[in-house]
Formats: sequence, C-alpha cells, structure tokens
Amino acid sequence: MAGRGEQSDERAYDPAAFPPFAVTADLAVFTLRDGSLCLLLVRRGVEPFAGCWALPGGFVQPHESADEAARRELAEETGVEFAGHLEQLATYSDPDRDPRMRVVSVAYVALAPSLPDVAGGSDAAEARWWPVTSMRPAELAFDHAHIVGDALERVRAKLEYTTLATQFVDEPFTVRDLQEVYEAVWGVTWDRANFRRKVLSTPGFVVSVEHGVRPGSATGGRSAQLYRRGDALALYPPILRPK
Amino acid sequence: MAGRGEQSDERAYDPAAFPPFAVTADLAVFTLRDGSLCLLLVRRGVEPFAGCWALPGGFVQPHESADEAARRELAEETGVEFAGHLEQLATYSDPDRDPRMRVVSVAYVALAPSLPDVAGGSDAAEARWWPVTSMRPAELAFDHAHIVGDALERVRAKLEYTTLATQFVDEPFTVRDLQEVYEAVWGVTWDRANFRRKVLSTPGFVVSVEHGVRPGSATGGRSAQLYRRGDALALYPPILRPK
DNA sequence: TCAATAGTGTCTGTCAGACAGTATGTG
DNA sequence: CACATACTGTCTGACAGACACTATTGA
Repeated sequence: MAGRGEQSDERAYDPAAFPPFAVTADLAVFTLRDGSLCLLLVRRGVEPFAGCWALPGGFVQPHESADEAARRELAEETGVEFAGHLEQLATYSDPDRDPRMRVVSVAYVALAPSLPDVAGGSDAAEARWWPVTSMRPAELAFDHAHIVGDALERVRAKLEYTTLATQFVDEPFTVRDLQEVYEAVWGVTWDRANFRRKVLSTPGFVVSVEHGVRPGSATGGRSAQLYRRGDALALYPPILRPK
Repeated sequence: MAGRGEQSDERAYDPAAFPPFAVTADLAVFTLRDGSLCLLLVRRGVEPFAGCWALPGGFVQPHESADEAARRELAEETGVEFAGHLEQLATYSDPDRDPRMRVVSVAYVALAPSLPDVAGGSDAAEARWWPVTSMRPAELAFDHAHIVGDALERVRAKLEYTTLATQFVDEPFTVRDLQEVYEAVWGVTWDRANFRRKVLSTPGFVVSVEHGVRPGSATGGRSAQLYRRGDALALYPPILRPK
C-alpha cells in the first residue's frame, strides 16, 4: 500500500539496506545474411558458462542509462557508431539468473542491414553470426535462450505494424529486397505482385529514387526501381503474418 | 566487443567496483470506472516530490524478481491477491531520474475490472483513481509522466491484437460491456452491430453463458446474453483503432 | 531470340462501415 | 401500448490472395 511505498522511500537514504544489484545491458543484434535472419553471439571465456555462447553485453556504468550502455556496447561490438535501429526489449531479474551475484539485465533488440563478418575488433574472443534456424537456444548461457525467444517474437511482430523491415536493408533497395526481409524473418513466401502493391500503397513506407535502377542479375532480367526509407514509422493498415 | 564484455564479467566478482544500484518496481494500474479509463496514483509524503502524485511501487527485495515485487506491491495496494492482468512495460534508468541515488525502475502495467474506491488499507497515505483525461501527467513525481504515457500507449495498442479488453470487465459480461471498454480506452464510438459481429466472429474471444441473461435497464429494454472470457489470447485478425 | 526478372491488370472472396429492420424486455 | 435496448440482415467499398499478362534487360 502507499504507506509501505513511502517507508521504502525512507530506506532509500541508507544504501547499506539494499542488496548489491548489478545492472547489465544485453543485446540481441539481428541482421540478414544470405537471405537468413542471423543473431550475433559471443563465446564466453570465463565461468560461469565458460565456452557457452551468449548475447553480447556489459555492465551499466554509473554515469549512463541502460539505453546509453546498450548503444555503447553496440559500438564496441561493431567498431563503429551504430546507425541502425535499437530498442529496449524487456528486463530479466530472476534472483538466480546469474550464480555469482544479483544481476538485473535490461535486454535490447538491434537491427542492422549488414555488418562485418567477424563482429568486434582485433580481440581474440570469438564472436559470430548464427542463423536463427541453426542456433541451439537451449545451450546459451544464463537465461539468454529466454531473451532470444522474446527478441525473435518482438522482431517478427514489429514487421507487422512498423516500417522496421527497412532497417534490414542497405539503401538504396528494391521492393524485392524488402520482400526478402519479410520472407526471411517470418519464414513465409509472398506473391510478388501482392507484396509490391501493399508496400507502394502505404504512404511513407518507401520513397523511390529518381532515375535510380539496379541492373538485372548476371543471367539477365529487367532492371529494378530503387527506393529509400520513407519517413513513416507505423504501417496502417499493418502487414499481418499469415494465420 | 566480446573481450570487454568478459572483462566486465570478471569485475562482477568485486561488488565494490559497482555503483549502488537500487531497483524498484513501479505500477501503472488501470481500471474502468463510470465508463472512464482510470489510473491509480498515490500522493507522496516525503521528499523528493513530497505532495506530488506518483505511481505506486517499491523496492525489489533480495530474494525476489522484479515481476514478483510488482505482484507483491499490487497485492499490498489492493489488499487482496491480484487476479487481473499484469505485464512488464519497460525499464527506466536515467542516471538523474531520482535525485537521491541511482534507482532503476522496472515499470509494469496492470489491468483490473473494478477495485475498491480507495485503494490501500487503513493507511493514512492518500491514494485515488484518476481518470486519464483529467490527470495532469506533467505534475507527477520523477519521470512518471513518461512512464504513464508509455503505459497508456501499451494498453491502447494491446486492445488491438489481444483479448486484453476482457480484463477490464467483471464476469459475466455483455457484448455491450466489452464495447464500452474499447470506447473508453480509445475514446471512440463503435457501431453496435459491427462491434458485435467482430467480437463473436473471433473464436475464443468470449464464450456465451448458457441461459445467462442480464435484465434490461430500469427504463426497459431487452435482456442481454451474458459471456465469459474465452481462452484465446490473441485476436486474429486484430481490431484496429480507426485511423 | 531466349531466359530471367520487373512490373501491371483483373477476378474473387472476405471483411469492415453504414444503416435499416426485427425481437424482446420494462413500464 | 410506448419505448428502450438487444440482435439480425444487407448493401457497399476496400483490400488481400491468386494468377495471368506485359515490359525490359543481359546473354
């Protein structure tokens, strides 16, 4: 009740009364490689879970918010200022999720069109992209399997009612590129004509590049109109996953 | 990069290297009263923000997760084991959000059909339901205005593609009751015939109560069929807000 | 000219909005 | 009976799925 809440507030003045919480920002970074949705994982070098694959992440520092920590970690992973999409996913706070101490993890989802093959710099630690279909979530460290499941569902759901799909492709892109994003993330196939109609009838989803065409493939084929991301954030009406 | 992440892990063994994070669970509890969407707020008795209205909440204890803390706080507020819907919203971690110390707040959204007029027990602290249309978010304590905005958007969005609306009504209910939920939360009006068709054509949204009817109003009128919540969680296709 | 890819047109079923009409309850 | 509320039927326009068709490019 309210009174208890205020008692808790009083106790806030005495830091010794609190358990030592550590707060981390963990990242589920997705990209598209060879038409497959991939997730960035790093191999742990220390106990617990030494040798296991885990989500990249690190501790939130005293001067920064969890959002800032996530963006910093992302820049450290990729070696450059991250320009893609980053959003908070959820917070995982089970008391036993880390056997060493009390760690609360604020998890994030990031999307990027394409990133260097080996993420991270000259560091010896192993990091690689895993196609989500060949990954073994059950073997991930901590509760990261749970986080990855939530992250995948978030990404899949957000393609329905936001323009997030454009964050998976480099500009400029074709309608076909965008279609391949939906097909890879949802594991479905689209009728090209219907997908095209849907995308182009949504104002602000994509904007065409004047006189911009991409040459056909090596085996021939008509050149395709090129597009850039529009300024719309939401899709109305949404593009729903098939039942 | 991955190597740094593991250095951070090493540091985890030395609690002294970490800033003293406190973690709270804050609650945005919504209900429907007299056809208006209302939010539960408590008035703070101590500095900072003494006298300001704030979201109920409290500190996460050493033995519990943030989810458990939220459920515990909710039971303390309402005096009974909470039976409605509770879900995590987001985590707010700006370093300056609490002037006293570093507090990370995991915010939750809760929905309930109807709760006692004055939430909380015999405690003297003030707690009341505020219609969201007459509330002054800018005057809330801490960053609670921000949290409330996010919570409102979450609730509004979730009515679109989940069966969450049924959490706002007591069982058994009529289709009209459910319509009033959508109208109050979205601030729109529905055509009764179309709303009815939509609800009843979604399998598992509601199930009718055999031989259950509610008498007409005091001024006359046909009795209405009664329903209970179905077992569906998602609405497919969704009920979209008007553009 | 052929193969491959881009893009258009059109039919059809489903569904949402609008709204007229019927049924059943209270006074 | 009047009247209020519950419920049903139906028209129409928008749109999604299916798919046949035309256009343009490279070899």
